[in-house]
Amino acid sequence: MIKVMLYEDNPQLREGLTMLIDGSDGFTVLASYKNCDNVTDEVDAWKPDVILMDIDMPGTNGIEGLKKIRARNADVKILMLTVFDDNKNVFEAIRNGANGYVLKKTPPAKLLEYIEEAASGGAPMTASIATQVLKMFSQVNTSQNDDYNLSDREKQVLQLLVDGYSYKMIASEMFISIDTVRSHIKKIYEKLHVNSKSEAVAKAFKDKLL
Amino acid sequence: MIKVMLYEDNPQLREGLTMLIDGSDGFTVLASYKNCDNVTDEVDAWKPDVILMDIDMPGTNGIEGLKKIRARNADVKILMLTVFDDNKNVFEAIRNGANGYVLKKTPPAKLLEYIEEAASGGAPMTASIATQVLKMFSQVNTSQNDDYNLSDREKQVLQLLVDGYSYKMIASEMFISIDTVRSHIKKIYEKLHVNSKSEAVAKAFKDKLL
DNA sequence: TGAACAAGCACATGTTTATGTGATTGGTAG
DNA sequence: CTACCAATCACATAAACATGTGCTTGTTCA
Repeated sequence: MIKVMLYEDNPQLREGLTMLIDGSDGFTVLASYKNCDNVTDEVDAWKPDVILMDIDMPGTNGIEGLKKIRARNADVKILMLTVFDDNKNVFEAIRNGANGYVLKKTPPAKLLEYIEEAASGGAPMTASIATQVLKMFSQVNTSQNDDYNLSDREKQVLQLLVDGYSYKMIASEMFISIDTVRSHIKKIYEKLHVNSKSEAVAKAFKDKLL
Repeated sequence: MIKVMLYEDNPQLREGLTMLIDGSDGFTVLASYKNCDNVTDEVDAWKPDVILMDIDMPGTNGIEGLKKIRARNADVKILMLTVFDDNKNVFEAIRNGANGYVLKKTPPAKLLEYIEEAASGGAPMTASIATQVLKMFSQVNTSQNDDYNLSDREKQVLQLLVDGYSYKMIASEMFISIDTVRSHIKKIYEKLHVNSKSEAVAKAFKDKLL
């Protein structure tokens, strides 16, 4: 028997979901609330397996609720429930340890399936959400890697710049004169199309050159 | 009718899958191959909707095949198929634009469902894979966020530093005197425990302060 | 009400960067 | 063989930065 809790501000939907879930074999709804104002105590008291959490709620919203719960409880499965597949919220929810993310328009049978999946350690997601997550993921981890044709020596200098070394320090670190350091850095600026140390450092991070 | 192509080295499994998919209403298998050596030409010739792609194949493997296909074709849906939910491969596949990732032990009915989901733009994933993806995602995007108690104004200055502005430019951008810019920057250096512009910029990136 | 602090401004001094011009050496590709 | 380029060094100058000291104003919090 999967023990479910419900956070949803719309009374009709809350009732509907409760009836659907509670009326299905293998599921029971322990309690339902219209916002997350006392979420910590409530979850502590009921010890559910899965929590269905609406995002948009007056008072403490779903993301805040999620954070509060995760601050004390890493085990309970939390399924975010929302009308929009809004990029920012999906991102925030995942970042804060949501186990799944489904749209409210999900058909009842599918929803029950999702709850089961969450309970058994899966990560149920509506197709559109899953697509978004994959997209975000590949964006985050894809850098065009222009390389800019930096020579080995130049990369070395850039690395030291990034580590906060002054020209003088770089010179002694690399056993060359400060004027040589200058030449290298000038070349680096040309190749990166920048004209200051901090821009070069910023570019090194942005383009993951090092 | 969803047009499917198959890349799978194991003859039994290849035949089994072909029979399953081709024998189901709404699906047709255009062709199947035992590796990706000529994947570009083959996909060009058949123009499938969905490609089932085994990862582990002799010759050109599934990840390589995926890359080759994506180099010329962004539309066709590619569903990775594997025995392991191996972290590295999942990561690589997603990075390179796979649409889904399912385990071979997936039951036939579920597999057909996944193919349909992929065809209609979804991102089908076996539960264990989805869980992994979420985990990776939250790892990648979780930084301790020390914050360092920067004031709003200080954050603003730091942002402009990162963007490569000089003190003078920051002053005119923020409508304050250059001396005030200096004060702010001094304070920022204290809070971040650094003592140069480039170190501050580097720290801003490392700690994702902005 | 009084301490703490963010935000603003001023002036001074020394260091570091940015930029220009120019030169030597050694390796490599045409 | 020669043209090209990375790596090295030198000298010079102006702009930008780092640091110190000191002052005013307004807000917030105990």
